[in-house]
Amino acid sequence: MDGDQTPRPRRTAPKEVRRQQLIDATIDTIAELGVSRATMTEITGRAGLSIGIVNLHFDSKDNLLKATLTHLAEELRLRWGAIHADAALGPAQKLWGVIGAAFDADIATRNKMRCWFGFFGEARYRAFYREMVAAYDDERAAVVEALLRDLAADGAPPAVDPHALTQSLECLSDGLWLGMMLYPDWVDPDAARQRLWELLSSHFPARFPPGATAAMDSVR
Amino acid sequence: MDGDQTPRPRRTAPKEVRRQQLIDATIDTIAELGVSRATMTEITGRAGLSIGIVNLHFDSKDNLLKATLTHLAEELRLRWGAIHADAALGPAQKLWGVIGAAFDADIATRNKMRCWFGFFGEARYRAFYREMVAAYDDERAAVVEALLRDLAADGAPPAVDPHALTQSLECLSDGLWLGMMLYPDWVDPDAARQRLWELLSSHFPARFPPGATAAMDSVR
Amino acid sequence: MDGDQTPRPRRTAPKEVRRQQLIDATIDTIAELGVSRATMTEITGRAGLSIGIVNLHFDSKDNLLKATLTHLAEELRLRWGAIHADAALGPAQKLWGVIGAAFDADIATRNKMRCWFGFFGEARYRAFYREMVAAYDDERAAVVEALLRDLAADGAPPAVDPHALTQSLECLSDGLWLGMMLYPDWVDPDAARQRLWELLSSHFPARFPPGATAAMDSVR
Amino acid sequence: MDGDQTPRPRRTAPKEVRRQQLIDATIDTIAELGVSRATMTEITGRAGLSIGIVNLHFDSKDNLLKATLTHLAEELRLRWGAIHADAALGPAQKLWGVIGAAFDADIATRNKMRCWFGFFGEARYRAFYREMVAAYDDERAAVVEALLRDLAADGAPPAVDPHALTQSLECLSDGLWLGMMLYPDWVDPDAARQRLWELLSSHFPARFPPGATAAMDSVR
DNA sequence: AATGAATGAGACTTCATTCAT
DNA sequence: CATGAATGAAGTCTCATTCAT
Repeated sequence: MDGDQTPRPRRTAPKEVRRQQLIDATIDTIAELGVSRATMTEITGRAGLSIGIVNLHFDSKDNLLKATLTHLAEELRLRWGAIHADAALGPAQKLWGVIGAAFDADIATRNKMRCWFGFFGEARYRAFYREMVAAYDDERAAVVEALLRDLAADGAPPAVDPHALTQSLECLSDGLWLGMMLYPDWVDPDAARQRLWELLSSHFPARFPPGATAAMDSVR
Repeated sequence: MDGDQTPRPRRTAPKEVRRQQLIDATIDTIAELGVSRATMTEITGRAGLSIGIVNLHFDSKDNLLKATLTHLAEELRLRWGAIHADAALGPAQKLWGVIGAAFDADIATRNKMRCWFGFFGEARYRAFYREMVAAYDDERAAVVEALLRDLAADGAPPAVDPHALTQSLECLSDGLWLGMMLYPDWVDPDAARQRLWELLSSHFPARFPPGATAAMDSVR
Repeated sequence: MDGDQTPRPRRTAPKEVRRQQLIDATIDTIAELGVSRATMTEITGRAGLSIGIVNLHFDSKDNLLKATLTHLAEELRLRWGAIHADAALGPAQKLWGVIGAAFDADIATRNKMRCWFGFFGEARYRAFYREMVAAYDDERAAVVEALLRDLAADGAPPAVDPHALTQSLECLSDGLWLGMMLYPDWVDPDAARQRLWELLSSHFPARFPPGATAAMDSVR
Repeated sequence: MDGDQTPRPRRTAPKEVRRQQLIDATIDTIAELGVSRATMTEITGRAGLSIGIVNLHFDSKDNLLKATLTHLAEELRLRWGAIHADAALGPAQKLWGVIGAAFDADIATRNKMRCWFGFFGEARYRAFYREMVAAYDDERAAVVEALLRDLAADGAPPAVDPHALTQSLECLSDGLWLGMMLYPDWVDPDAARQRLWELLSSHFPARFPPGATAAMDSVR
């Protein structure tokens, strides 16, 4: 990512290390230059590796980019998956955790968000995303909707149906990402979490008490 | 775009007609191929014009793309601007109109949305967007927030402060666009409007009565 | 040549006027930009005419350039031709006049010299020059050599043979042009004439007395 | 340059070798086609290399052309510089050597001279020449003038002042180059050297005895 | 006679990929 | 494993020429 003062480690490294090096460099490059200017020279340069290395580990540039998108998607999937699988948490905590995962400091990195939108802007990667990765989105929507039903069953029925609320939560979440990316001074991760809390709060005030920001950390 | 066997008529046309022809072709091309694959050959071919025409009317490809983004932004700006300026409308009607403008059939075209996100995905056009066009977003946010304050003054104070609700509305709106683009079968314009209505409804039930979809057309 | 504040004379003009307008603009353009950057747009723009005009008067760019070179050559040819034909002058005066013609203020213009060398630098115009115009050079060389023989016959035989001296005079003349073009601060027309005078002086001191610059104007 | 049916060997070569290959091809191309028709395809084709190679070694065509002009200038500079630095030579020998260097068989190549004038004909390369290389010309003029003063001090004072004679020598030299280029049948290297000898001879007959061509090789 | 919008071949340049080392 | 010189297809841009007006 920087001008690497230290001599590059020319020696062999485990396959996975090299792959991750290249994926990280790809994220930064797409973030800063966009897909259309993310050249192999730039990416491998940032990784401190030679241009020929891509052929070795990914066969082609297209594969590297797809691996990068897959990596981002899986990283997020694992994060909320772990929370959802945590038996120690109640449905409200799970819901808040699953929704909030996208705003964790190491997930909603400035460059990672830019990279996500870089891919979303290109038809061919949208197609790839739908084919390979969109299942994760379906899963999360299903999980969120199920958790909303759990909450509803456990108290007063909400004004909106869970399906609709799921859609609102997912889309608000995505829109907050876009806001964070385009106008970081207007939308920051804290504000984003508060907007999501407010949405939940308006339907489940008992579980997501309105007002106190502090309450966000102690979902009941 | 068509397989015209006959040589082009080479008829001169007003400068504005040619510019719009090219902008339209650019929208479609970026939508279908992404910025990185939107070549001059492809764009001018879709416009049914020669490749040299771009230099004549826009000087460079970059200018054409910037003009395209500007065109999209201005089109939207004019749409909600007209609603906001309509003296016959009350604050709730204005609010609903301003927010809903982004989902009009000729604004939230499949290709136009894809084109928007194509630009958002490229760092250099994000920068251009911020420099040249972002003022429109600030204006709209200010307008929405002011209308929310009008509504609040006119009835029971809302649970959330107008600034926060503005952010939620804007971001939900953007997120719904992304949803419509990525998963058109999951989010369609009607669903999008309903999600926005629900959000307003939860804070101003008197003005945006919950439940009836039909009510959306008769905001009080 | 300038930005023409006055509205261009759109009305018809005699064919020769238009041709000369274009040739003059061509000279300036080649002088300032070189043959490789002398575009039709630039040339016709400097002439205050439309780009389509060239086709009308010269058929093609190549013809215009050739006409320009021919014009320059004929202008010079006429100048020394008139001097040579002047029955009132003696051989020394003719010699000095023929040689000096190339340094007249309106012949050795900065831009005309630059244009000459612009053509000499391009193989295809060198070829054209040899075909069409070089006869003028042969003529002048023959004239100079004949005049040198006249002078020699009329006094002490010179140390060098006329053929060699002709070559020296012609080449020194050309070299002085190059010097004037490349280093105008080092070689100016006065210096150029003095160098030529000195060369003649060293072989015909009686006719071209050494020393006095003033003497140059009163060749005997 | 040849019709090689077999694919190129694609063997790597030292950077300097490739640069020289390209410079040589550039000289020939400019010589034969002129600057305006010296295309990358033509140049790299003559070098037997791919078109992409220029970007690798020179970044741009303009850089390649400037490197070519610089190469020509340095080659000449080194040639006369070596002679001038030769302690074994007397002033007359040095003078003759320095002036004659420009007519050495491998310096005054037909193509190299054509290339020189190709550059002189283009305004932007004249400018570059003045900026980067003209110092060489100043140096040589200074060296020649100093040598002329040495000769004058060592014998009878010459009729012309050294400064003027330097200008005559330099310009005659340049003009002879132009003559050799334009009319190779009229001016050849031998004739050129003889014209220069005659000029020196007319001022320093003792050092440059008139008449004998053979004497040119045994300057005293 | 004159204009200038439009064309498209061809120029320079970029960059993914290859492959000898 | 890893490098990076070399390739050449494909991109953007320039500009001489055409032709309806």
